Amino acid sequence: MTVTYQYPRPNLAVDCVVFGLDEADLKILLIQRGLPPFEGKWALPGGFVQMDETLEEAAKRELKEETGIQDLYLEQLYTFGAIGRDPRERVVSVAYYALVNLRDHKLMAATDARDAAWFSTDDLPPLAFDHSEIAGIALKRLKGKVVYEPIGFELLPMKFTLTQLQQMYEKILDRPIDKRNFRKKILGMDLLQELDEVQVDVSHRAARLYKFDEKKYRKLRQRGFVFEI
Amino acid sequence: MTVTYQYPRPNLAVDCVVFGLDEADLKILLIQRGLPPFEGKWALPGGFVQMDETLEEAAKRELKEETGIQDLYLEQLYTFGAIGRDPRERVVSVAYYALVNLRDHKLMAATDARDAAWFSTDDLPPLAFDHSEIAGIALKRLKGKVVYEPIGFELLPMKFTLTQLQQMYEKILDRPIDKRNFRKKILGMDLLQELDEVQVDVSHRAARLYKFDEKKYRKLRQRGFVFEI
DNA sequence: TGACAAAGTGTTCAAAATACACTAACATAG
DNA sequence: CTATGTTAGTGTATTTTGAACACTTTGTCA
Repeated sequence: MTVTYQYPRPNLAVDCVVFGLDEADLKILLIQRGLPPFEGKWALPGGFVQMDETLEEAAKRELKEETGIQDLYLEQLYTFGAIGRDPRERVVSVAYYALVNLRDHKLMAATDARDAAWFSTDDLPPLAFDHSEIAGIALKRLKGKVVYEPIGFELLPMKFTLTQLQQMYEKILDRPIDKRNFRKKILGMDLLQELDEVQVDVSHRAARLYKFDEKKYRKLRQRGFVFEI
Repeated sequence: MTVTYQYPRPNLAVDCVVFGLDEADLKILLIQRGLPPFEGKWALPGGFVQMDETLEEAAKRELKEETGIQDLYLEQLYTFGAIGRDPRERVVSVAYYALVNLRDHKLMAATDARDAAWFSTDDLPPLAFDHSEIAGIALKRLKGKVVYEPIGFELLPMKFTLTQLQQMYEKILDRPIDKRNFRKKILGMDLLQELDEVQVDVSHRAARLYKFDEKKYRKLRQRGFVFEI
């Protein structure tokens, strides 16, 4: 089963930068390559685009195949087309980034990945191809975007405390935020739904739980509201 | 001269949304297609990527071939990969957008374009492929970007008056701006170099000319300065 | 020289961002 | 049962920024 074209074509791939968050750090999901080139090296999950799927579908498929992760917020990042970026042949790769809740998504390495694991964004191993560059650009984009779009909620569990939310922003933006000002601002946006629940199993005063209110968000959006941290 | 691959591949193209500005309007550069599909229809300049050029090089080459325009600020916009976007076969297109000074760049339709012309952004004809969507996204991106990055200067002649600069922002953002506040802000940024020249051939008081000071801009950038209109 | 046309120029008010520290609630250990 | 430790939760004063607003100056041209 081969195909013939009149002119040569680059091969087209997708790569995914998946962000997760735990108590300690902002993390990126990497796979260990099971095949050449760069066999054994860590890389972003990704692979070639098939003819019957969109770019985003390809990204989701590869992610599921290689790491078991599905159901996530995906956004196109940038397309990388440098000529020598793949040593085998010309490959142009459309990169996506995604945010997931680390605890809800258990990893399962599969197919052509030997292993899959989370790495702290400020302690990434050397990556295959130009994936270090891609990861760096994704991180920059995330930092830029999180301040004016409420995307960070994807990183948290459904129910979270204001402190968790604040720490999420602190970890992504890599700067301290004043607790009172943060609460004033975030509650003032009317974007969160206050729940009748508090934390359990903590050895101190339990904090109130909140959840992101999608409906309120959509209403605000329509009115041209600008979310800003 | 044909090539054979083990698996089918999408064809890879680039498209360019080139913005220009005249006294009246913000404009986009279109070409009239000289070949099927959509022969005779207006479309964004663009074409297929060759194996020995990067994506950006391909965009610049096509732009030059089809419109004569060269030496411009180009930035990647988005990659379009919907399955039926080209009726012939699967084509994935990396879109770029560019800003040029309309008066310095004379158009010359060539190769597979029948004609090239500027169209006001709020009066575009129906376009071939999904190019209307691409143009819409580019315009949105330009509006979003121009307020926090000094890219709009590319649309003006090298030497310009503060009124021209203000009108540029008003046309892009599509809202009036207060003259005194605008001047205070833009001069306060220390981004412009005041020239010892004024307008000539105007039938009223001549305005002072300024130019964008690239050096000052780079210094401010390094210090993490955020330009904002 | 008078009328026209755009250039150029400050102040006031309102809103938003920032800096800042203590009390309340709950869990746990002694 | 009480003292200690840990995080939750809360308000005000100050500074900075954004927004509204109108008249005088300079030059051209009839």
